[in-house]
Amino acid sequence: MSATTADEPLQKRQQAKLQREQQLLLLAQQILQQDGFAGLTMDRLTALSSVSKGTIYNHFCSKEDLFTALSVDSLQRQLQLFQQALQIPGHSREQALALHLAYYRFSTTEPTLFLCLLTATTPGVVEKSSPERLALRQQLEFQLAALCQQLITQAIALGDLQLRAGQTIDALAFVQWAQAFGGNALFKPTQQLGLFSQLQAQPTMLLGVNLLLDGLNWRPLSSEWDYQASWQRMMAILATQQLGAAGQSN
Amino acid sequence: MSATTADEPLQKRQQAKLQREQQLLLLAQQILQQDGFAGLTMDRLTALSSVSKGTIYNHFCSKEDLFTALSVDSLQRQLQLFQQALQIPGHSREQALALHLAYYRFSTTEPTLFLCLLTATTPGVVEKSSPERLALRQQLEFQLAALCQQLITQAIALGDLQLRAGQTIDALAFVQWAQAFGGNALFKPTQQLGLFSQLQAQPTMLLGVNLLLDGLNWRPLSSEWDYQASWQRMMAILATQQLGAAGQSN
DNA sequence: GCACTAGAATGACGAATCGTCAAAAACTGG
DNA sequence: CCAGTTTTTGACGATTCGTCATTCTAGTGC
Repeated sequence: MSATTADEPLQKRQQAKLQREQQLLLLAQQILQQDGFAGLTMDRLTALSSVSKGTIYNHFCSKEDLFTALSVDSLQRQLQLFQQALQIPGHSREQALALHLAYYRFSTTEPTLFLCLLTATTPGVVEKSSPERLALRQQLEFQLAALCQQLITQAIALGDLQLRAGQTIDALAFVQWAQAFGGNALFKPTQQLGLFSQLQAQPTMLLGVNLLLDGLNWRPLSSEWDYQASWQRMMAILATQQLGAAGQSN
Repeated sequence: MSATTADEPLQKRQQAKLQREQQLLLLAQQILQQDGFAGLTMDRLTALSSVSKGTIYNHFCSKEDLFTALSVDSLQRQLQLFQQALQIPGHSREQALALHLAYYRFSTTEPTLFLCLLTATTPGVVEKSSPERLALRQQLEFQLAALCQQLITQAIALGDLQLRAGQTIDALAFVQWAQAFGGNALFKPTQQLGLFSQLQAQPTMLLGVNLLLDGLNWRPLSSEWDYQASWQRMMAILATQQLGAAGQSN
């Protein structure tokens, strides 16, 4: 087998396969949006797609695996938004805020994907997903975590932040991740259910971040800087930019 | 119909029905623990219970409704633990910490119930649950939120905490709820997946709370008080008390 | 005790959905 | 065009969900 010519068609195959997988995932998202999560069945997905059921099961080992694949897409989108947010100039704490803003934006502009992420965290889904895809998700989560940790490291190097006893970069990244995830995951349902019906999403998210970062003594403190202005400025910048470099032509 | 005798049998019926519902929920938990979430089917639940499928569907309108019922149980347990934690003496910020501790304890001592709560947040489950049970859950969440808000109100009255611009009691309760939920929901999976494998759960949770409450300037600050000692003291107290007043004789 | 009735329980059954696999089709290099 | 390989197909079997006509039970009047 000549190395150059033999695997070229293979790569084409692989590429075509990946592309079709993306189309299937897109279609699944559309079904979820239109008919809700209860409306997504493999038969329906088959009917609306251009391929047969067997082929779909050639991509996803189970319906749950499909959800995990959607969650991978979700994390990729999140990564895009994170990187985009880090392009915005500002001091280190503003950049941390930018990440939270990106997370919030993600959960609002792509509610379906965010809910897929939530669903894919569920044990019933994890148990029936393929190990390969779960590993893929883990890898993306690593990348996201790395971005956060990098940001924190820079802040320390710049002198905007100092680690106190019991604080590690890992722990700080985790705590902020938890805050962002929890806030965004709880907001819609609780507000919808009337639990905290008075709350406005954006100010509340901003408050959470400010409390956390003030607690860390991450300079400049919220008393020394108008982070609401920062939030609005960054939001405006992101809203202008046409969402993401890897945008489908659609 | 004489009022006294006519509804006595009715009440007995109702009570027996509620009791059986609890037994079914307990059995469902056992199945979840033993065989995982994928191992819980209505047929299996029927087989292991003493009643027939029709009767089970007389309690729960769908499998998803069963999960929502489990999440209601979950919140009831959480409420118990919260009330128990509030019995522990301490200043206002220690009591706030006690609530976080109770949440953490809940997620570790009852992992299955906690995962049911997570699962029941999922749109696929919400969509197929009965409105009545969803309303019941909302009611319990109200009670939990009320506890938090009450605690914050007291802290303000005592002068340990002052609201700054943009802060409301609702918002503070929500932010802490988000922190607790996010932290506990993410810890197991992320650690298991090796994302933050170095982190120890309890110190990390404590760190998160301290950052948040320091950011709020809730006195005494973590620099003025040894909250690790508080955490351990309260943990010891709770561990001694035999978990909850409403304990089944089992 | 016995007939009667309202309401609950039963479990066999139909329906919906999942996932598989032998056969067909498409593609490969020669 | 052919033999070999890979991919696709969709009918089919298997599993699980949810229902409903029937049976049973507990209370009531006689």
